[in-house]
Amino acid sequence: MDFIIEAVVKAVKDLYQTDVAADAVNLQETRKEFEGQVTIVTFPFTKVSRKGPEQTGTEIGEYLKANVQEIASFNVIKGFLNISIADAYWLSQLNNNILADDFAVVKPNGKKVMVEYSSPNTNKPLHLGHIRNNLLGFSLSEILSAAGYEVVKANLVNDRGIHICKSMLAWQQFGNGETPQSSGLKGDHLAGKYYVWFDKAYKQQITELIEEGQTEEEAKKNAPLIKQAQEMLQKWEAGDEEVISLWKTMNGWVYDGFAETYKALGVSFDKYYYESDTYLLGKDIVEEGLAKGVFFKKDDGSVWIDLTEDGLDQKLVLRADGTSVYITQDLGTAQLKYNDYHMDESIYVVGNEQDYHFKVLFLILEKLGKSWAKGLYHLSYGMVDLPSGKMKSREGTVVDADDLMADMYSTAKEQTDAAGKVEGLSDSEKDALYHTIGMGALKYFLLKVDPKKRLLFDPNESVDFQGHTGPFIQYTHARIKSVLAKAGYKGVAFTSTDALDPVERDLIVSLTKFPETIAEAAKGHSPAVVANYIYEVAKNFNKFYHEKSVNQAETEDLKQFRMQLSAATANVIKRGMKLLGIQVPERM
RNA sequence: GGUCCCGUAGCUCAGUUGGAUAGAGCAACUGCCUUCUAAGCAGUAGGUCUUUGGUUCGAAUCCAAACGGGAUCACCA
Repeated sequence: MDFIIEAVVKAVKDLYQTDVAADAVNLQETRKEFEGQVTIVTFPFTKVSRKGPEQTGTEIGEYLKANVQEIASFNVIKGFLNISIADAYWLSQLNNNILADDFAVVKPNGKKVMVEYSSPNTNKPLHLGHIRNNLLGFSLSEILSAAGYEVVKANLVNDRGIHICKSMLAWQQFGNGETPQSSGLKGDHLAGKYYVWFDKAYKQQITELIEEGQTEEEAKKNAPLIKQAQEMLQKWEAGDEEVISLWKTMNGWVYDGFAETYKALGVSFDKYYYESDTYLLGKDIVEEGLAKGVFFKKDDGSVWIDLTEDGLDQKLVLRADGTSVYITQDLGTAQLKYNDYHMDESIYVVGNEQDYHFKVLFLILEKLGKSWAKGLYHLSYGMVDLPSGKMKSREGTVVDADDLMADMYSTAKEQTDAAGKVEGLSDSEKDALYHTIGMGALKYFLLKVDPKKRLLFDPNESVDFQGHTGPFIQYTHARIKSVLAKAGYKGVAFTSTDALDPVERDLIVSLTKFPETIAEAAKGHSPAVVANYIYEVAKNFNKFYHEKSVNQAETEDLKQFRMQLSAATANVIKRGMKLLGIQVPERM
């Protein structure tokens, strides 16, 4: 639409002898109730025209109509100049742009970006919150890739620490040698079972100690189980063979479990980092910071940074005993990642409960003078809440990822079978279809809302399959494929028609917005932008479909045109959904 | 208490750098399947955009305050 902006600038210059900046021209979509596709707000020009908004609009409109070929007509309502662009323009958009092989294909921009997401703890299975994280990270990676970036998907696995030892200890004491094979339990669920077990037994010990007269604080420190877990952690750090062996075994189970969940989710990674490898990193950065005077040492030997001038607090970066804290590792890992890939941008997909941590982390790296610090970005997403409040693993109020996906599958199966549309499909085809639809519903449900906002999930209300949903869009795609099959669509050919019907024009207009939507989603780090756009496309198609027949088109030319338009729509839907990590079926 | 985020229809959400009578979906109510897939289409009803003040031609959008909700302020990760 740049040509309209340029024309308006020229119009103002010729009519009122005044130069206006291109970005002062306010273009927006014309509202449905008025005629036209593009609207210019004329209030800003009344100052230079010294006339009322209506007269100014009329003058600019007449100028545009006389001087710009693509502008067919206009109307002015109050301060709004509504412009109708000639059908020929939209048709050429379809033929030369939308149907082209390279439509919305962006050339590599030469920039590399790392997206770190998922980053699970290996002591318990994934839950709904992790699903949101995984889907966001994967989708954002797809979007950035489509926007021209070279993307590295990274997973920083939290595979060590006291919480891992808790599961290990509980298994050692109560497990009786249980394995995924012996129990039929998925590995991550097995580990999670013992994690919960530990917590229960630990709480029991605390209660007993309190009854014996200890304060709660004392009891928490003195409970035998927590002491044993701490001992185990020390042994782990010392490389104790028995502990390391158990650790490897249990983590192995968990990884097998995660692999299954990741596969079902359809996410993948290019690079795994393990905290067992990185937890000691960062100490050299602490040295660097001390040398540069960015950090300072307290009398007890602990190292700190003072961020009070930046409105934050003093922050510990190294304990007095020389051991790392969370942020020490993250400083080191950030450097490691940069050394490995030299990326221009690095995105952390992490919940908004860690906003403060990342603010501090990025600020420290900036103060250390890291040239790459300005490319760091925290994609801070909102928590997934249940009607009862926040999910808590230890209290069992979580929606388990595997359970939820299984539920989605069976709901999809019910709905699909009830609709009676799977006749003739083999069992494996049906299975794939149920999975596609179930996951489509779940993924779309989670991705359509702005990542920054918290999200409410009610386990008692099933995820919708109607309306503004994944299955609605998938259905639209399948419908198009069905129409094209019946119409005998053969592929791309140049199409023409005399005049566009509004429903056809609206559909073309929405398709032209695909490239800018990808750019906007990439810039805003928001899959929701894509999700809402694809919904608009699907809605426009269904409206078109309802009003105009492809097969029964009045002329052969018109039929060709409508087939092309339908095929182009299916293509945009398919590619747009792919950016969300959602597959679309050929029939459903 | 300090800092940060959020508040749009009964519910779940859109709403670009300020622009027209604030839009969808679900739920409710009406129509439309002998015509390309009704997981669809069309329609009715539902709003003091939390409140108050400010900025201006014009505010859901920007600023300030209040109220309400959430997060965080660990030598946990």
